[in-house]
Amino acid sequence: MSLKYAILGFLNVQEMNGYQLKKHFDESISRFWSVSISQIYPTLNDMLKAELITVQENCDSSRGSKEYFITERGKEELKEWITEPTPQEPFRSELLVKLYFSANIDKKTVKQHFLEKKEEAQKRIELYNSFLDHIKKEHQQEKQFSEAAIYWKMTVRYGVFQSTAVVEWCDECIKLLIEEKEEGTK
Amino acid sequence: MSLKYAILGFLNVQEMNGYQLKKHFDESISRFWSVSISQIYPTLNDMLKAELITVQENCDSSRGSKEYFITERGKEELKEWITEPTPQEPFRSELLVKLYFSANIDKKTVKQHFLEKKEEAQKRIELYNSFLDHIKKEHQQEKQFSEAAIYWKMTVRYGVFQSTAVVEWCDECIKLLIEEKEEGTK
DNA sequence: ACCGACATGTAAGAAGTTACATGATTCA
DNA sequence: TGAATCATGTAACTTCTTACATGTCGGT
Repeated sequence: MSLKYAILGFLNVQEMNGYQLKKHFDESISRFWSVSISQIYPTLNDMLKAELITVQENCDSSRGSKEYFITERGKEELKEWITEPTPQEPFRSELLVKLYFSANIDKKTVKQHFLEKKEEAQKRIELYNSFLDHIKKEHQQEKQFSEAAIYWKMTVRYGVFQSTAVVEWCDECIKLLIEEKEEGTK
Repeated sequence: MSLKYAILGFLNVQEMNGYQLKKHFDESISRFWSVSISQIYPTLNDMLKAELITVQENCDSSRGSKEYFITERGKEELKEWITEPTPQEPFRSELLVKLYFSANIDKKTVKQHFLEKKEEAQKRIELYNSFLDHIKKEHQQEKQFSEAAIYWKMTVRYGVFQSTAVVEWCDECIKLLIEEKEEGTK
């Protein structure tokens, strides 16, 4: 359950309420770990019981919001989690399942799917690259972020490598489809 | 719910029982779509209700096994599913979450994680390549498989591209870590 | 006065895993 | 005779999503 640890990761930097946590997720790690807001509140209460965090009613705000703080125990668990190696994660792809069973499908349709996936991947690469520019500009002077920024950059670079691989794979598959078609007409 | 369609995909080639379906999953698409055996039986019963498949008690076997057959309706739904474009699939990575929060972690530990991930990916590439050899040898003469084999190959090639990207990404990250360390000692 | 953002939750359902339960057949 | 494989299921639990429910605050 990464959600618990991701929350600890955010609270380790700055105390905040559930709603703010959701916004932090959306603005940073949602590319590889998304949450729905309704998932956050029960998890925070579980974490309170486990004494990984503490809570203070926010007196400033009359909206009844709460501030969650990480405890020493929370900090320990977070560090332990990050330090231990990540086991091989299960990979699922509906696209590959479809492809595996595509023998009787019109090749034009299959080719179209590859073209769409390729375009999606190219757009993602552009997005990631503009995001990398943003990180560079935003944080090259600010020392408070410089330690973290290198890791943020790595997560974005993962996306670039990954999407570049998808583009190359699509190109190869399209080529294979055309060759196959020509074999058939010989 | 891809499971339903994957089952249709297998039954479209050959009727079989639930246990055999599980084996087919394990021997082919489990790299990108795994199932647990206990998940198969309820799904088959749901599919029976939806009239996507029919069942015959297998009289040959005294073990009370069943044979499931795809119906015309099942064939239609399968084809429709494969033909429609796959929406962008949610991507989750615990590894990237850890990395995002690694600012206070010993750099040697982080580097070690990259080395391990790189090695895993390299082993996967070898495995995929030997699997590609196997497909080539096994099916280059057999006409019954030649139509499908190109798509099987594509799914394996996806793994090669993906894992190659991971290797390159790990190399870059290790390099970044070393540069960062040198910055610190200047 | 109303809308969008802020803020916290519950409930139901989907999809998947692990554990439990049962029993037949095959082979060493 | 005992273990591995074949064969089918149920139950509990985890994780996550969507829908529902409630109410505040700030700006137009």
